[in-house]
Amino acid sequence: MARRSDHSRDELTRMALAAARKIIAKQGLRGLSTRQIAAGIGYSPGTLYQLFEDLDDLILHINAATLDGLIEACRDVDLAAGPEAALEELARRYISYVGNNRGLWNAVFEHSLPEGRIAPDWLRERTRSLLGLAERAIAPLFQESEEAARRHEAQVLWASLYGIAALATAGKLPPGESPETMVQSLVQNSVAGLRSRRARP
Amino acid sequence: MARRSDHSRDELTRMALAAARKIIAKQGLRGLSTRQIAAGIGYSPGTLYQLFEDLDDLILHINAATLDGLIEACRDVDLAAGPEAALEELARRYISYVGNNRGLWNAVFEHSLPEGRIAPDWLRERTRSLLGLAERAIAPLFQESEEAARRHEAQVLWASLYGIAALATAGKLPPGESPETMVQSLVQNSVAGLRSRRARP
DNA sequence: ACCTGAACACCGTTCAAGT
DNA sequence: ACCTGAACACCGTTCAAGT
Repeated sequence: MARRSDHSRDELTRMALAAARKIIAKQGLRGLSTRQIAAGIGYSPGTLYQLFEDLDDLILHINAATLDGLIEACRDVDLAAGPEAALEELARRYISYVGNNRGLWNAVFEHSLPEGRIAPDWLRERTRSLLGLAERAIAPLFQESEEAARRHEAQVLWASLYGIAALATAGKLPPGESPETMVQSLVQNSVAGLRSRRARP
Repeated sequence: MARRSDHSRDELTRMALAAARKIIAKQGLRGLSTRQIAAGIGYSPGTLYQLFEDLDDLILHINAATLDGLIEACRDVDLAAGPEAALEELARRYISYVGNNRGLWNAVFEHSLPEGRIAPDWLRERTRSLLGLAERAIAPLFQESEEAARRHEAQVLWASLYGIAALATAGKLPPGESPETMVQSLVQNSVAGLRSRRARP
């Protein structure tokens, strides 16, 4: 049939992502399908394939935007306020953002590419950027020269935060346990631990 | 058609789970389908529905068995060896088990039930049992009366371990970062942190 | 150039019909 | 009682055909 061009390619892309986000937020990744997205924007499924490689590629774009939102929410944290204060504020915003975007966050860790396919650079870049925040927050605990250790400890902290957030949004935490108090414990234990371990090497 | 009963109900169940495990191990949860499982055991898809409620129920059983394997792998850890030693050994086995069962472990955290449905008690029981191991390992750091705090800190530790393992099996860790060294840092920081924070309340 | 609709090869789940 | 095969309502993806 037809060239409608009621919408530009960019408009179409934004519409498709918005429609997909709505579905994921309401029914999770398992409720998402190209046919539903297409119906949501009033186009045929085929049209999506000239905007995205395939459904995985579309989901990757959604996840990138979700991570961008988190980065945005953490952008103006005072990283120089000292390790405890900076990390606690980062963790607070992390948990708050994730709590306000449960469905979308679930998609971030539930989605996985098929066998041989690896995540594109523009997605890995986002997680590297987030890792950088944690790294700068704990920087005062390290010498200038200890870049590897600083990176490593930031990665541990970030993976731990990720675990707490993932269990929380997936509803896998026992009742009575809140992610807010958990990340607070994590940060306090970690910073106290780093201080005491690094005081006497 | 027919009552074949070449196999008892229990045999059939075991066969179906084994076939499903094989598919998950090779192609992940996204490669799993009732039709493939059925083909794998030489029965029709319909037969699976008299063994399991549906595909979700079958996956839940797979995940329970995966957790059982982890519990088994951790069973003979000397929990009285002191917090650092006990936790490090637990974490080592956790990472080792998960590393040897990547696909199956991925399924544990990638799978999620639809909207209103919650995980059955017999699955939650498994995670409670694992949590109990961590709780006993850190028990020496707490008074008898501080059950809530002990539980809470064990939960934080366990969620952190989960985060590290999840990122590792999903291939989302930067190259050069190994889960083994990460959990070691986690345990050392956490125990040192708990000691120093609880020394002066 | 853009979009569609049909087609292909798959899904999960149900259930009448057969033994 | 147990199992099948067909049916139903869905999938993701491709691509000839139309404007």
